[in-house]
Amino acid sequence: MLSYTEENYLKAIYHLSDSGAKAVLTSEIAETMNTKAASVTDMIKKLSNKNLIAYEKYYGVKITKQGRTEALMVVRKHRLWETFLVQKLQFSWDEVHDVAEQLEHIQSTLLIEKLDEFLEYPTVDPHGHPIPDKSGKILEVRQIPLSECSGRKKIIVRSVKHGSPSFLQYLSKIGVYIGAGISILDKVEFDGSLEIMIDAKKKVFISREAAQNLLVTE
Amino acid sequence: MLSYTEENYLKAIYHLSDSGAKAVLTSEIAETMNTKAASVTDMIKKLSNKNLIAYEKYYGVKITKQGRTEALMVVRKHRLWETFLVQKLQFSWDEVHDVAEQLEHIQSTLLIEKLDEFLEYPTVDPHGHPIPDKSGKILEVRQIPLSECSGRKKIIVRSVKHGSPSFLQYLSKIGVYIGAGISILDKVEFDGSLEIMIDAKKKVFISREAAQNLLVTE
DNA sequence: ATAATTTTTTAGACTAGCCTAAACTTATAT
DNA sequence: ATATAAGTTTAGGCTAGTCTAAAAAATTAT
Repeated sequence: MLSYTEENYLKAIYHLSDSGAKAVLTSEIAETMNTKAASVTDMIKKLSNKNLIAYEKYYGVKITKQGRTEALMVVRKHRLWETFLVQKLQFSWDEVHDVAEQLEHIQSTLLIEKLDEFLEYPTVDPHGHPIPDKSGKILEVRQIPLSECSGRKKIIVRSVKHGSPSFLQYLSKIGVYIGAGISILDKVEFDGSLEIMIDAKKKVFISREAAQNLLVTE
Repeated sequence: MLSYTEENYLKAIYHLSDSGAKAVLTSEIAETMNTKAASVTDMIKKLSNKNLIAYEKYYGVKITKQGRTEALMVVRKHRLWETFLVQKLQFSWDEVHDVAEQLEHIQSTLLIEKLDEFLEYPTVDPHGHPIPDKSGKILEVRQIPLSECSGRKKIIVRSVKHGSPSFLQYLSKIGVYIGAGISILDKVEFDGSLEIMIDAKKKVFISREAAQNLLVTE
């Protein structure tokens, strides 16, 4: 069984590696974990000894199949709890992250299965991120940043790339939510900002930065 | 802020001291925490420095007002989570303890207030134990062990003194639950066992030990 | 191609929480 | 009243996870 800290490192490595695809550097891990490189090296050795990551000195780490499965279970718990907090306890989507960071470490298979059932087996969390099922399977939906949409087609907001509280609060303020229908009215070449229509009734301008952080389907 | 371990020690001291009334010995704490006396002494010093307990060498500890308040918040969280697990996630009352032991340490005032509201401000947990409100107030109801009931009056089951899984499972099997109506049909002088009628429809025999562990109102 | 810079690892130290063994204090029994 | 037993504290050591500083490796720049 993994410790609280081991779970956090493994989850960070999983996210940094694009769900396990690529290798991750010590410095990247140190950055996202708010620790020093020396601490990361220590933990890397531990996780490597447990066969959760493959470690080659000075070249970074790659997550193993077993490590990916473990990481996915933590992600599953995190996202189920976020869903619970929003849907049942009326948290807003910008308030849930820190609490879910704690709840994701509760050890009880029964609890997670019952929570999943209680929430009626949700497939995405409040930020539009997919929730792995109990076998670790993820329902992948191809999404692109709003900034890369061209035409005048009907666009649906699917998720946020990075869900910082301030970005989420901003989205709420301008009326953007997961599932919202959007059309692009105008694109400013100069700075990449967009004028969009939300739900066929509200016009707003958003920056390129915001548009890059909003993932949509056309 | 208290650590996970500090919270656990403080809660144990609170329970062992009859809600703060009496002094608690090092050895008692070591026993319930499954640690050694030397470890307890270390922790006692920490909690004492934080003014959560009053410590006199070789004489044991007494919980302070501040310590009692902190302990009550942990108890509150534990019992709210147990209530959630039973009422919302369909856990049975013998399955909730270990999970609640973990959940009680989640740090978020907002979470607990929202959970309390979601559960509609319950006053007792699934084992009949009172849930402190957010200011730490407890609704005390005078209860006596079933073993001390005399007459033929109408008795209501209010709580279990010690809720071990096996005792709880036994109660479920014979049809006893919190709120059940009971009458005493016969008392065996020899061993203190009782023949009781549950909900005016089911006759069972229970041992003195079981009757001592069931708290009721007449 | 070598020097300078950056990144990573190692070495050694710190804290929280735990332990065992020994010393000390209090309680018990004669 | 004193010897023995029981309980508590101190001393010193362990592990997980963190750190800083120094050494080593890899990368970048000239």
